[in-house]
Amino acid sequence: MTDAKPYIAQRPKRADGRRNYDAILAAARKAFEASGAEASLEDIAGQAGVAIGTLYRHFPTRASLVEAATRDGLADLVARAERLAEESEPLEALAEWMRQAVRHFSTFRGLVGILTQSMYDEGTSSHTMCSAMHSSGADLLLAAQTAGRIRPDLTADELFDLLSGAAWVRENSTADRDGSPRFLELILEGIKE
Amino acid sequence: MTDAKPYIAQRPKRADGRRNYDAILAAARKAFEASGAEASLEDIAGQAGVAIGTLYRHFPTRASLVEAATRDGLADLVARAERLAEESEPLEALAEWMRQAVRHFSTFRGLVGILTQSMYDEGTSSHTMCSAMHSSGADLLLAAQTAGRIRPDLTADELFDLLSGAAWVRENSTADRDGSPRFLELILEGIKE
DNA sequence: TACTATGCTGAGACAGCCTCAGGTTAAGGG
DNA sequence: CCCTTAACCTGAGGCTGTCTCAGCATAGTA
Repeated sequence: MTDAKPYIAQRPKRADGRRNYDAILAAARKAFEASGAEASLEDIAGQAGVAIGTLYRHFPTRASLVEAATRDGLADLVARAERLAEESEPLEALAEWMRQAVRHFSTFRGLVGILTQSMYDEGTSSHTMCSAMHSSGADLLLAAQTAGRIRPDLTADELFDLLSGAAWVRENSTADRDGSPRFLELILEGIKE
Repeated sequence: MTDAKPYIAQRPKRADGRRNYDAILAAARKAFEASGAEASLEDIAGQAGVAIGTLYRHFPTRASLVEAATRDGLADLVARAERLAEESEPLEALAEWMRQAVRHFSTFRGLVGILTQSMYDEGTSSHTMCSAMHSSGADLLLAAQTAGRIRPDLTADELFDLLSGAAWVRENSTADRDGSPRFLELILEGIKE
């Protein structure tokens, strides 16, 4: 019984493999930033100086590429949650983390959708990472609730609904609302106790 | 100077034209419901018993088809706003209208995105209808604010950000949250005075 | 040097978008 | 009833993009 890990994009073993893997990832980041998660995979391969088949070898699905390209950001988010939990007062920790999360979720157009998918879909490449982030958020939420600063009936799933909604709006706002998104502040009002 | 109306899908004049126009619209509604706004246009044409060129004759862009297929719903929303304004207390009128709006915006996957687009983009087929709806919402909002029930610093644009965020979450929720979406109720808490 | 697992290539099958040259027909006037 | 014509319809074909796979190349190892 081979442990059937679905399509985890893992760093390849041979030197040329690693080189290409990294080049593809770099090209992908640039392309996603410019054109959103729907950027042409053939373009990305070309930009990385690699044939299309090579791209598919390392990243069998578009989602696996997107996830690999944003994995670091997710990891950051988890680390930041721990730091905030230690350094800040519970409500402010949660609020600040939510701001960071929304910013990351809306790094480029289409990210939230894929993230939301792999949040609920086990067996996607970044489901593990997503779960970790889910826990981080849940911890911060619980702390703030225990401190009596957030309404106790709010669940972690609902929190992530709010975050992804906010991220989607940020992604799709034509206006140049780079600053602190009003959306999130309104939501915070709604969930405070 | 021809009044350059961009691509308004208007009911055609000849009998066969009207027949096909209606058949395409019906097929499109069914397809969108089943597969979201990304449904194959060739399939829709086939389902309507019409060649692909005919579909493009009546609906030069995908957005124009989506918009035509959902125009009635939008009109309903405008009508409902007037009714609610007369029959209900300002806050309840706004809240109920928001629930209806979110429901309509998430009729099928991908609708909010297109609607948001044509809200800000003049010259899209349904921009006029969208503006009307925007006004409806703004009126209800103003009434609720005047009655001192909604925070006075909330703008209509922000209201629509909230609505589209809620709709997106509803679209993309794997869970079967058909009932009153919690999201919206939380938002309402946040914007009440 | 020889072996082999790992990796690379790019042609090609397929699907969906969109256009346009050429053929068809509804509708109105004589 | 026929003519005329604007409105309409058709579907082949060019294009872009996805994804696969048979055959070739090579890094790493003994």
